[in-house]
Amino acid sequence: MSCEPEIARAVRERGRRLTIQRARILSALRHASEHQSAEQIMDRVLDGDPHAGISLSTVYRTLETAADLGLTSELRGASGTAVYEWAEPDAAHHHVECAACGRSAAVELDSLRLAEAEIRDRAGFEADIRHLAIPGLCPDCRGADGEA
Amino acid sequence: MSCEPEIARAVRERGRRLTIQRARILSALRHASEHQSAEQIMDRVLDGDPHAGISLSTVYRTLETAADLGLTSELRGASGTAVYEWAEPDAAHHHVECAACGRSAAVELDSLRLAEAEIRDRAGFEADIRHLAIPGLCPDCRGADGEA
DNA sequence: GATGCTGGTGCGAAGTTTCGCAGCAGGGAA
DNA sequence: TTCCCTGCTGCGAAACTTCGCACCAGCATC
Repeated sequence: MSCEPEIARAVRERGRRLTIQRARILSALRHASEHQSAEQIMDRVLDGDPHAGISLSTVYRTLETAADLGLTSELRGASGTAVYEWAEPDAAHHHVECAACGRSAAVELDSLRLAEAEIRDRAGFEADIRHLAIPGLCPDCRGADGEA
Repeated sequence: MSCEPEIARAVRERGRRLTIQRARILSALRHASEHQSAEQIMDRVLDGDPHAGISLSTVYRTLETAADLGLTSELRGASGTAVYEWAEPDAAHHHVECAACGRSAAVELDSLRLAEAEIRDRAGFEADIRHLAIPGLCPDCRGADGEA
């Protein structure tokens, strides 16, 4: 592996350096089927190459950089634990996360696009709701809660 | 002090015990003019009574309990640091927080009420957006960013 | 291919929040 | 008023994330 020309280009185009660590971390996240925590990403990298010297700090920093470049999204839920996913530019969506069981779902929400405009009007802030995991109760946990 | 009958009633009404620590923590938060971090709340309690034995764990647990009871709100911003505020039932509002300078603003957002309904329809989740600090850029930081 | 600038990395420590466990104390029952 | 049950607390440790610093390596230039 090592390459993923698309990743290499995206990183270099913005004047950032392509290091072996960045290539591995971004590649691991890109091929993950769902969002990953920093630790899961490190495990994936080590899975591919047990001798890859990668530190957790680097994973966090790389993901932050990649989010700046628009390659990935960081999601922070009510639990405070961050998860990351590869950003498909054409698949913009929002995330809902169950406060009880932790399960999450991706939803496309028109009202949140309105909300961003409303926030701009009323507070002057340029909000970005996509990077937010909205807390809630999933149907299962809601049922269990209601019965109790 | 020690009392705050309203707090005492609210806690006991729900079958929870009113301890001296709870009374002090909730009273401190109630009289704060803006939202407070766990540590700030502990400082306030110690300010009122330097001999009050209060641990940070207790502050966190009390605030979580109080949020369950609807007495307080927990707000978690993109920074991951939680802040707490006394919940005025008639002043429901949302929070926007600047990712650059940390400044936050309270806004009343109709579209987020719609969003809660939309989430219920599309994902079956019972969402609660009020406990979320929405990340964004405040007018000042947006200007500074744009000029750079 | 060699060189140099500077951005990136690893390590360790610090800050914030949560968790487990043993003992304490609120408040209902006797 | 006393007793008892169990919810609550304090302490210490762990989990997650960020930060500072010294060293390394990407890549532009020669």
